[in-house]
Amino acid sequence: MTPGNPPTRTAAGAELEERLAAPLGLRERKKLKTRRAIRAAAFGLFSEQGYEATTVDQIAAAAEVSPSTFFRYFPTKEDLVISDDYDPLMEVSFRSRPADEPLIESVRQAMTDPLRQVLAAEREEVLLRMQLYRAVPAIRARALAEMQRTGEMMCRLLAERTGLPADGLELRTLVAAVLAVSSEAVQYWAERGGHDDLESLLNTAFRSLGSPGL
Amino acid sequence: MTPGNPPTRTAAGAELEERLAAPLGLRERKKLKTRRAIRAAAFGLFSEQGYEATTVDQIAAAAEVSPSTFFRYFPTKEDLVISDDYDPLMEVSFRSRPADEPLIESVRQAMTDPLRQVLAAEREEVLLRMQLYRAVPAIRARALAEMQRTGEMMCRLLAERTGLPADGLELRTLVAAVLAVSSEAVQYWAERGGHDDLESLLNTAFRSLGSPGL
DNA sequence: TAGCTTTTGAGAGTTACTGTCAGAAGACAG
DNA sequence: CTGTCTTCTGACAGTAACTCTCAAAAGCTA
Repeated sequence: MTPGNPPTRTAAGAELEERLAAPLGLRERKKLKTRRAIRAAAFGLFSEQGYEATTVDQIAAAAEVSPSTFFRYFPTKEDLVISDDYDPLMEVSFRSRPADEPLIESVRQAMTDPLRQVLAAEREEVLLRMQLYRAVPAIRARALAEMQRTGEMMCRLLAERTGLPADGLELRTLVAAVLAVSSEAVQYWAERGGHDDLESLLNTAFRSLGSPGL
Repeated sequence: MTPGNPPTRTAAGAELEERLAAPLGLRERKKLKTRRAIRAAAFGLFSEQGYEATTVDQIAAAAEVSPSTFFRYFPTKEDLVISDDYDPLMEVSFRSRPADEPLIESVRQAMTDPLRQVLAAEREEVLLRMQLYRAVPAIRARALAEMQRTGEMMCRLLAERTGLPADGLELRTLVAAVLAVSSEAVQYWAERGGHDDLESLLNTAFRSLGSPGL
């Protein structure tokens, strides 16, 4: 069994948890510590030498673990950067929405809501991650693939609520569009150093979707 | 200099050309032949054993070239599958649109137009490719990244026409959404074996974007 | 403390990909 | 059609991201 379980837990999830869950066995605490050490070492090296120029061996050495241990904590080098913790948050957020709200609004809120939370807690880290996202093709590709998974989950949720098929064209279209638009807004925000108000950027983004002026 | 040049030419482009350009030096014809041989061998092995289970060495052996030669023709294994020939076609198509047409309509046509052409000419190959796209994460990731590049190009074109900044949130949003929606429709089409009418699927897709019923 | 489970490091192997180099093969001039 | 010049090719050696196996170390439980 890999570390990081149970049931399914990824990087940022573990770290959030770490702050709350004090009474944990020594083993668990050590794992958390190791995970953090690897992460920290990696990001340090990345910002010094760049992502591609940094080898896993170097990261392992800097974190004072063996290369094998690295792969026990992160299945791939990319996984260091990618975090996929929004999904459960989004699900909760979506389910808390009134059932008679316009679907597109629910989706939008379900996506932006957790974003706000995460951003409030880990602004700097998110910015750094987005920077890597922009600079490193492998990471961009990987993140896009993750986004697709998120989309599938959202489709399932919408299907539950509407009765429409989750793999039908209508829902998929809707979700794909909302996802694309939000992601574009977040990227834009990150590109400009996170100085703008993300909230209003999101508004602008969604508005220009419907805007017939264009 | 890599094969496949000049100026910039990718897989499907070379193959289309091959049918037309008869008077080509022996060298060029040989290159084309080699390229096709590698492709064919690869797709054959892929459908027998799957993508990941097929090594580059196997492909090279089956195509009767050395592994080094493989990489001279295709920079990565993924490049065998990905084709990026739509971009120039889309650019032409977009420029041929009347300048006073609603922007979103121009974009939409610029994207669906070349699609029709390619589909008419190479339906089976497109289907096969989409199948790999769905099944192989690495390919999906790669294709998504390519799509992003396409988006950047579209933004530049739109910027030219509207005077808006190409990296502004408005254009990026618009393009991202249209791209996401079309891609979703094409995937849907491919998933169902290409039996549906792609044209009307695209209509449905774009309609459910604006549909307030959802 | 003794015994069980989990975590760890060492090491060997696979695969995608890069770079170099010498020789083979098409192009081209005289 | 011969010699030269350019391009293409295969052999080879290397790197880096993974994967697997196994025995030792460390935490847990009684």
